[in-house]
Amino acid sequence: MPLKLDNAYYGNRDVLFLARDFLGKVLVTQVNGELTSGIITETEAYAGVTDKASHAYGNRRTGRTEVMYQPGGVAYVYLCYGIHYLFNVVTSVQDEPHAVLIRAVEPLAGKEIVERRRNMSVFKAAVSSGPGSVSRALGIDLGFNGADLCGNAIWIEDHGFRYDDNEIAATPRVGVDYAGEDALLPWRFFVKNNKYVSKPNKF
DNA sequence: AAACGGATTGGCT
DNA sequence: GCCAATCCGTTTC
Repeated sequence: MPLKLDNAYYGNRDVLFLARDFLGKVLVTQVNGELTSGIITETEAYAGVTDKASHAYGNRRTGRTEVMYQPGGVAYVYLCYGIHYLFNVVTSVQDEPHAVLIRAVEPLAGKEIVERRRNMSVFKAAVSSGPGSVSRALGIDLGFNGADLCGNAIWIEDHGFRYDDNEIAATPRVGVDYAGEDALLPWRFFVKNNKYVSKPNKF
């Protein structure tokens, strides 16, 4: 039986552990009665106030970043490039603004709904590879910002899928060149040889 | 009230 | 593989 992840799980202060542990977990959304889900295949860790790539770097608090300071177990969704909604899982304890960006999933439930939202076959890797595509495939928009991951609109389940360490690649994060030396940290995790992973997907 | 700029995507070569 | 669109929410004045 799928097990819904709880606040004790999200409260883990080790964001690198969680980013890696999310691989194989199942992200589920229910929008207007339509249930869709995907197996998480790619993530990135953002380590709060000390991470130059994080929106919360230097303890930055604005209207947008405030949700990251909540206790783990809520959604942080923001608009990127004026077009794409990017979904993060807020983790750790209150006032420690760690987050994990979900960058790709493999379609699982509600495939026909995903195909309608994306106007492409679920057999095409691009259907849900890349953070903007994940949100479009699962119907995530700004309205999900701050959503409780233990509620009934969006949550994550453990279906018992496990990946061995040698099946997981750790590489630098994508699109964070502005972060100086922190751009080099190998905090992006993805399932090797899974086609539902954004480019670059070599290791 | 106005400027800013980006955790990307997809179309084109 | 490269590169340009897109453009609105966020931040600051």
